[in-house]
Amino acid sequence: MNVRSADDLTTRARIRDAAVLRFARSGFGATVRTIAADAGVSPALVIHHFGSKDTLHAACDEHVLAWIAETKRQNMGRATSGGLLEVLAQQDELAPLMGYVLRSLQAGGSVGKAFVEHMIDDAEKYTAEAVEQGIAKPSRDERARVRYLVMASLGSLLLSVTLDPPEDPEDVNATVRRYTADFYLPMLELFTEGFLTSRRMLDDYLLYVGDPPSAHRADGEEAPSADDPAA
Amino acid sequence: MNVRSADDLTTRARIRDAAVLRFARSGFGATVRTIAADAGVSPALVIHHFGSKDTLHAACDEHVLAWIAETKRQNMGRATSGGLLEVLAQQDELAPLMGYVLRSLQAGGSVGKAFVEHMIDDAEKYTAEAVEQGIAKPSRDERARVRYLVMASLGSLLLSVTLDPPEDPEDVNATVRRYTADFYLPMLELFTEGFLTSRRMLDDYLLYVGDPPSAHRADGEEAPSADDPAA
DNA sequence: CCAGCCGCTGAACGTGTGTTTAGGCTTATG
DNA sequence: CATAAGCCTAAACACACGTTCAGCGGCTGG
Repeated sequence: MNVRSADDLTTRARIRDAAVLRFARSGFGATVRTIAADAGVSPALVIHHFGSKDTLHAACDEHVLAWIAETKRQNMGRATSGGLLEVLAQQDELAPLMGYVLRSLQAGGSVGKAFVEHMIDDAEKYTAEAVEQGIAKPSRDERARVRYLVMASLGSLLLSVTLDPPEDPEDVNATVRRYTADFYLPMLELFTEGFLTSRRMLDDYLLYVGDPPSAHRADGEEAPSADDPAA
Repeated sequence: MNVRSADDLTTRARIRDAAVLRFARSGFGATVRTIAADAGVSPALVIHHFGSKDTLHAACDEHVLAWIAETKRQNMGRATSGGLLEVLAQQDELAPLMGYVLRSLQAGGSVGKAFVEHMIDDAEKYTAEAVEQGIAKPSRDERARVRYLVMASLGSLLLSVTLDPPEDPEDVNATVRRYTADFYLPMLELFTEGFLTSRRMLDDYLLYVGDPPSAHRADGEEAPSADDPAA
């Protein structure tokens, strides 16, 4: 009998790791042949171990997801909403996996989705603490704010990577660093000073929609008729 | 002689339009055969008119780019940084083209790049006006702020679309509407009230980097030395 | 020492792709 | 009416892909 699920130090694991790396580097359109070459095996062996390319993809997803959970557990509390990304990409060894996450975000894969949800959950917790400690201002809709902040951070990072990808696709590190260098000041500025001088737009909008603290899922219907919120 | 470049009301134009629509709907991996079927012609004719799929793609890019320029010219001044997207997606006829832009953003194509640059340029102008009129607060680095705001807006929208795409891929309208409904309040809140209660993080950062108004490309100068008013 | 098994491979298959080729149909022109 | 030219198509080609298949080789158990 050989190892099957628990501890794989085997060729199967080597193939999976090569696939993660290759997917991160070249996207999910990467060829089975390429992955096999990376792992130093024949294409047939890849299929023999995983059954199909889709199954391999799923295995990679699962693996990266597990890695995310692990990293989260280790760095509990060290990362803040905005800082998590840097923590993740800081260690060079973890950079490829971060690249994989970005690819999944780009492709709308399950890993990307789960990653966003994780980040939102974490950020919600940290933000609540920050509000409690008087560091952050309270929001009319904490969940919505956190969702927005995470989506904006992740989205702008993703867009940066997509629009001018690093020469060495493996070096997500450099990209995140550049992203931080470019956007940290305006982000901080916006976070401490805001952007608008008057409250008019906000008050008008609140008046218009009726100021509900939350119009999200998880509570029944009667959403404030989302016809044309902009005017 | 037939028309070649100036006025195409011809089959060639029909193919191009079908391609734009299909690319927007299914991404740039869409088949030549599918595009041909959409246009009601044979696959061979597509190649006959455009030479190759890549050339067709380029023609679509060019066409959409021209459309963007046109729309910009028509809606000069009506759109603000945040509102431009809605203006673009508002008209149902333009929605497909907006979908094309999103696809190009997702794939890192030239149209996406150009679109972002256009939006940044516009936003910079509108922001400058807003600052001048006292509506918006001035920034330590206007260009960086505008870049950040545009990247965050576009990125979060792109991420929204990618993570849970609309059932009908053609209906970018609905997506943008949902995006607005979800994020308008937290965005407005952040823009008017900020997020942090104290200036410490910002001041610390400014102290750390030496408070240059701009450490970007395009100026090789050094910033007015690091004695900043904050402390 | 032998038998059997298991990891593994080279070569092939089937499919879907972009593209090419040869020719048909319609239309304008002498 | 005959001829030539353009728009267009069916069929095929070349290639890359995921996947299958038959079999090799070294290891282990008896």
